[in-house]
Amino acid sequence: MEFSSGRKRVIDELTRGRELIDHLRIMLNGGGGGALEQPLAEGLVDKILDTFNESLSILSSTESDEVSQVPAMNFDGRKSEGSGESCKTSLPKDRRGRYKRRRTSETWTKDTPTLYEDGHAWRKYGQKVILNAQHPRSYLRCTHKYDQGCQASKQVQKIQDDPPLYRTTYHGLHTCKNLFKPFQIIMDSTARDSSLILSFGSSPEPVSSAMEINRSFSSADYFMPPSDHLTAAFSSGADHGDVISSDIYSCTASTHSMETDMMVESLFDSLPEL
DNA sequence: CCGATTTGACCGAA
DNA sequence: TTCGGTCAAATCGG
Repeated sequence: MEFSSGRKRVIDELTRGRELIDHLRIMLNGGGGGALEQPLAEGLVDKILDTFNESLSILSSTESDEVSQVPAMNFDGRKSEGSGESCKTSLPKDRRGRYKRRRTSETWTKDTPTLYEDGHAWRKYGQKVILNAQHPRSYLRCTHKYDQGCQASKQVQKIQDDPPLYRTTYHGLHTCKNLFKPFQIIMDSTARDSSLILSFGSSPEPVSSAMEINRSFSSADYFMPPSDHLTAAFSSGADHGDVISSDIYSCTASTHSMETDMMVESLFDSLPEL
């Protein structure tokens, strides 16, 4: 994101927050409010929190490539159960202003022939039919969104049938500490010499979600300067740099995740002698 | 009981 | 208005 546009957005958000606070003050000072205005006030508080969260998010993504340490405040579905009085009509609750569209955060995608096990615990929160697509898209967020404020989420969609192909789109980085399944390095004795299998989790079919790696890659291939595009290529071929496209795993270095870190660490730990 | 999933309604950007 | 992302009540299941 351009710095100037990020700055403008922060100013806009903060300005809006200030106006909302003014509203709230008038509402609270004006007296007479009482139960009637309570839900309205709560809506305002939510909106104010949202503007500040957005600002912090913009600032942290503008000033540094590192993930924001600012945990987004939960807008968990707290309901304003007033005392007694509640309309029991099936009228839906007013959710306006309860959530914002996805923040502009970095995303990266991965296509795999099977559902991709990335070692994290996910919780599905929605599924949508997508126009001109034959398969629905699933929406998942990190299980630890609320207990650890982890903002990571992903979408999964089957994008091809015959050789099945699933596309996983990640948003945000894991700030949680819980890795659901450990990575495994498997020596594959049947493979061409000098290749290893890096497998995720202990799923019944580890190989299908595995990436093959070749020890001929040097560490320089993995440790790129921040904000450069990082392409970690894992070739199963014998030739140096003979990369098979389906074996390429890539993401932007600035968003490179714990998965990537662990992948790289595990990789070099497991290579006997380079 | 409690956390995960399903599913239709709701929200907001385009 | 349409469409895709999110919410949350109902439901599932260990």
